[in-house]
Amino acid sequence: MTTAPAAVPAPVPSETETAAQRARRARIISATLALASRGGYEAVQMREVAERSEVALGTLYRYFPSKVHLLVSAMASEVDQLSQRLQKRQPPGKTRAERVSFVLERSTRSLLRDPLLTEAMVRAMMAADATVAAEVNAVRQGMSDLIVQAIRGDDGEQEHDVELAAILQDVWFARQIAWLGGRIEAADVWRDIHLAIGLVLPDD
Amino acid sequence: MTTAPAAVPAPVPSETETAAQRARRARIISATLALASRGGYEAVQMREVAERSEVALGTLYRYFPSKVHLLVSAMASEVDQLSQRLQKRQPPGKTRAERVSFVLERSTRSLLRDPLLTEAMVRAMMAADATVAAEVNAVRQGMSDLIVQAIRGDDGEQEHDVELAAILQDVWFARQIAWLGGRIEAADVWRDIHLAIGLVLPDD
DNA sequence: TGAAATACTAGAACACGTTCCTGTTTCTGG
DNA sequence: CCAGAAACAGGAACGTGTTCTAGTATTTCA
Repeated sequence: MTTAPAAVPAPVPSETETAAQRARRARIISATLALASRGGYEAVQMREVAERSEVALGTLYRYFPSKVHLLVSAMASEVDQLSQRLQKRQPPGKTRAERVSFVLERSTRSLLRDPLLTEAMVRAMMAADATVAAEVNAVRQGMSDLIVQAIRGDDGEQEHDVELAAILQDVWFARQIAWLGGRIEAADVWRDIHLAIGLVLPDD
Repeated sequence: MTTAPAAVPAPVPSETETAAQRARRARIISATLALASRGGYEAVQMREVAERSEVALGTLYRYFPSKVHLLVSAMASEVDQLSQRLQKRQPPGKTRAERVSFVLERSTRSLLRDPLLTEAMVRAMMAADATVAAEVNAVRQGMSDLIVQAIRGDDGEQEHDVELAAILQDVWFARQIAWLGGRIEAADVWRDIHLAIGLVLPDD
């Protein structure tokens, strides 16, 4: 607990970022994803990330003030991509439950395909403290948008749609944690989520 | 990764435990709760726990093979107490939602009263890997029993009661995580859980 | 353009979870 | 009661996240 130094760090990607800085940030995220994909949370070692992205350790910490920030940011970028792919068209299905199942099934499958990467990112999400709130919210907002869109279908806003999406997202994360914790099998993740969708979104 | 030593450790409280060993285990848990209550997860330092419980560091690790094991075990013992207090009589309320609200409100309030202790325990629950599955399941089982009992009321088994309890427990944990992560206020924890109860357990 | 501010590199240093080692005490079976 | 086994004490040592320092390169702006 020393007094704060004069210099203000640049934790957030600002719009006044030089090309070299954008490139560094991209290299860092890329190295992080590669390491996580190969060995999960523990394989993402800050020294190794710095070395692979050809950046000094101190610089890595200037861009991402902790390992958790780094991994949550990586997840945000992944959810962003997933979201862009899925939001191109309305999810198919006649009922809310069918549409949400479609979206969450695709999301779940996409994550479980790279279990170690998912382990690293989800673990970071759960370990996040208040200093990472912004990054965590970005991830949750991305997921929430997907689910809310599926709940609404073509009918527009519905009562409690945002709250229902939050519940489903909570279950979605919790089931992944249970899987990471070795308490359920990968196959059960989807079964449990599907079951929750049916219970939370009964057909009218 | 060395070959395993011949001696079998004693991770689980066996029934052939000497009185001195039971006392050591109790001292360790007690020191853990005290430290966590004062300073949260990071204040529970293994050297400090060992010192306060008058046990060598190696011995601490013989009883609890990691910090996460230690904290999850502490939570199991707390949930046990909570459960015994709450299960004395049927929770009041005419509807499922009312009874579950009663139980979860008491549980939530009981936890939020000691925020740092809760932070330590919940964080450990989320950080648990497969080696802690047994301890984590003990905690979840205790909570699940409470909720299922509340859903059933005097009417006995109901369709999907266990699955509904699991969903509510997922939301319950997730909302606490959100609070720990500085994304929602303490007051919102209960509001969100209450909202989820209403949505998941509609009056018949 | 030149000087101050900022960003970056390289690497040492620190903190805490975890492991390991050595010697002593306590328990258990005969 | 005795010998071997298991448990414990005390403490050194290691790994990885994080911080800090000193020196160099780059950017900013008057």
